[in-house]
Amino acid sequence: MPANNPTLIILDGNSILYRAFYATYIPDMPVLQTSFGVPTNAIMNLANMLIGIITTYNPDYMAVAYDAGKHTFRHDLFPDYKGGRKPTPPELVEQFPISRELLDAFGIRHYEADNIEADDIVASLADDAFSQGMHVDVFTSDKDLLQLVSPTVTVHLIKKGLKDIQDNTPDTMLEYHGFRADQVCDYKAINGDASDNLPGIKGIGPKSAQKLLAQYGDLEGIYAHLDELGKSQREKFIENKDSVLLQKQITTVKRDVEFPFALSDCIIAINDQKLIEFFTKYEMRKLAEKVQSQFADSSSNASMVKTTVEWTKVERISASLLKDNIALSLDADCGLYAQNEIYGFALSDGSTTEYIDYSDAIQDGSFIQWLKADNHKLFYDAKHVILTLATHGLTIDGIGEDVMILASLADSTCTSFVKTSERFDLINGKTRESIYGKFDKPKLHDRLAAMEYTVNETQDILTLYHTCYPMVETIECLPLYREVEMPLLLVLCSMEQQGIVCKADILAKIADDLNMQINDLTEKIYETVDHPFNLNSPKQLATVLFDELGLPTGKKRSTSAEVLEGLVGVHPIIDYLLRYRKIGKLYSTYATGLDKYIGADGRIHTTFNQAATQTGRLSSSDPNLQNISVRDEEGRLIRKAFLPSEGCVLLSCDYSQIELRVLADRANETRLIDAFKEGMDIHTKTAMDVFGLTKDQVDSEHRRKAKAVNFGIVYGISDFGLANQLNITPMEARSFIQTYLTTYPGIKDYMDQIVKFCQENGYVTTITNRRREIPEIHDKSYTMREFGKRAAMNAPIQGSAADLIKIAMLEVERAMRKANVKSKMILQVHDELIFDVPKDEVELMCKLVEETMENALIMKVPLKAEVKVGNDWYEAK
DNA sequence: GCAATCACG
DNA sequence: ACGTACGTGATTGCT
Repeated sequence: MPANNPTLIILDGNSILYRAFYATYIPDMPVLQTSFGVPTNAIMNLANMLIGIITTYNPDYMAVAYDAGKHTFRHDLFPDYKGGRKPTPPELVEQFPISRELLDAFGIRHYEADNIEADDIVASLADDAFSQGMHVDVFTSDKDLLQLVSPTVTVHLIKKGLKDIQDNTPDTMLEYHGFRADQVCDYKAINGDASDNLPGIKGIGPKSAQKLLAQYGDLEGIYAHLDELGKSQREKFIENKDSVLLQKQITTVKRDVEFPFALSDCIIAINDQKLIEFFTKYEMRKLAEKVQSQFADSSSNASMVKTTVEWTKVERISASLLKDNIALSLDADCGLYAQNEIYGFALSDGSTTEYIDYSDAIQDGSFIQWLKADNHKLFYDAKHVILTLATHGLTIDGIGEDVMILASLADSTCTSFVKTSERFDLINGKTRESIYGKFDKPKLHDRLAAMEYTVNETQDILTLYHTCYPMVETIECLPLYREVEMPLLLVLCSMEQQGIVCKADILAKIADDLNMQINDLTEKIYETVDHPFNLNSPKQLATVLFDELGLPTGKKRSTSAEVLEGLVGVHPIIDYLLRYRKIGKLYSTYATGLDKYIGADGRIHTTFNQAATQTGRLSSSDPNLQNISVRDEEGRLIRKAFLPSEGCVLLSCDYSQIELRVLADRANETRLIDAFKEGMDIHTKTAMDVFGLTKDQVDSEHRRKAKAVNFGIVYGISDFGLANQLNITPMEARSFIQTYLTTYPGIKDYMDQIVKFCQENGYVTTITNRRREIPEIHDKSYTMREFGKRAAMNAPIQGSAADLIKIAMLEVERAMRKANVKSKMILQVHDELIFDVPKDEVELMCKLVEETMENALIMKVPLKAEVKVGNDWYEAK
């Protein structure tokens, strides 16, 4: 794009508003509307899109074209033009005039004229702009407008969801569409267009059309060389000549529309005031605030909408705030354990909000006492507060509520602060990290921004408390919250605090060894292809493999291990690459990656996130200690760096087949329950039942297949997925699944019933009544709905297993306290707990942990837990 | 910031 | 006609 030329952006108003509407439209569900019932979902999406376009492209001029009137010259030429279209939903019709109002508020010119289509307006504007030396960016979802693509006109095609935008320039047309911009009309004439009710030529498909156009240029070229075509094609072209030429004429845009304004009148002049008024009128508070931050201009002063929190900076916290139900926020870094500075505290009861510097706070005796007291305080992420204070020698009690957890129970899609903020319209919209930085990417500390963030957070805590607590109560999750999640929070605190010993020198040794292998492999690969390239770039690798070496590629040019494994033996480079990937991963993520997290105490203190998953599982980060290599021997060596404390051993205890046991219980499937009761190997049992074999006839291959089927069932099976996993045809996979479901009718009933429940209610639940929202189940797209079904089948299983181990953690912790042991629980890996155990407690702990885990919950199947002990994590697994 | 890849359950 | 196994987090390259 020539940098100095002015830019004009043209929007195809009708087509974009349709997309904006359907982006958040679910059949049979009400769309977003104001409290007076005015539908606004399309307006909201359009506004966000406009803001995105303006900030991204920073155009000089902008205009929007609308269709007006029903009858155009195209109907004269072709009476059935656009026939058969579904009527526009009334909720969308209502939003058309509002969209013009929005444009007026933005100060963006829009135009429509009787009996002229938006396409023709766009084309004529683009031509005018060209003659004035402007660059043009067209936004539309109508492929017809691709005919405008030229060196100075880029056409941005908006796909579904508004986020997926394809930028079309002369260079990309062939790649994306298989024809040039000047061939758009010819192509459409041959191929037809269902939405415009244009038939095309029956029997000539996209591929033939592309081929013919590539060879002969355009329709006229094809008709000049009819004798070179095959008999049947030739006949079709002769028979349809009039119709095809007519369709080309219809598709070709007119470029001679005249406008009652000059292009210079389309200059962008955003009026903040008007925009804020508009967003306020239609109850879009978030957008009103966004205007302030993004387009803030000094002249207009619109403080009317911005939700500013009234607060005071104090040297002593007022006595009136040192009571129950106070939101407490920490102004502190959010980096690694024991490395966070505390700058201050904010407290609020909803009407009074105070901020106190850390240095003043520790002098404020009554405040410190209030911190320690067993009162009822409100937090967002209490664990972070507790641990940060603890590393500064401050104790805190009265952990009344954690609204982060409340929000995640109220709506399982709240798996991050940003998502929670969007869901509940909070004041803070950014993460703590965006203010304080991460430990390896520190930010200059912005004292004011941090104070404001902290103060805002107290308000957000109160908001979440008042909205989410009643929600959690309504959906009957209070017992889960009170009896599981809140006590677990304290257990996780102790686990993080304890940490696990990790030896830097062992990691360094492994890193050295891996590094040598990486250098070796890199050299060999460069030799093989005769030139160096960036091995870590999948894009460059794809060029080498599929273009230079000419290796066969599937549909996508993926270089994933899955694809590479299919090419083993085809070329020697494949083995090197697979090995390079494996070693590279171990080197960067584990051998060198973990070293950064070893603290001054020689330990790694991970963070367990209690509200990061949709199913109720924990997650682990900074670093993630739930995905340390174990599946192959080489990777497993990393675990030799993880050691017990002095005089201790590591004890690991994992549930056997926990998800399949949960499935058997939930589905009440007798044959599976019996198999577990008899202590059978469940995959062997499945192989016997599905393949009709006796125990002795089952070989390792049968068992492998049965195991894959069992996994598939837990994941919400599809024939395609299983086929992919087992390298068999979907037909064979389908027959496996059918046999399985016939063999275990309880499973089939359960799966049918859970999907039906989800379709009727939009969510599913676990054994503790934990809820997972699955909005995808009502999505317009088939793929999304199918995903929703699989999630509906999986979530109760994965989620109940997660509930179970959480309960087990509480029980084990209680039992340990009762036995008065020095042992510590230090890690959880979904179905496994890991302990640091003094040598003289090993015997006791083996029994205690195993028994407590097996008895954590009474189910229709027995639970089995297996203990292992070792002098490092490698041995204890 | 997002996609691709790969580590775990 | 289409495209699919579930749930996470870290690293790297690229725009």
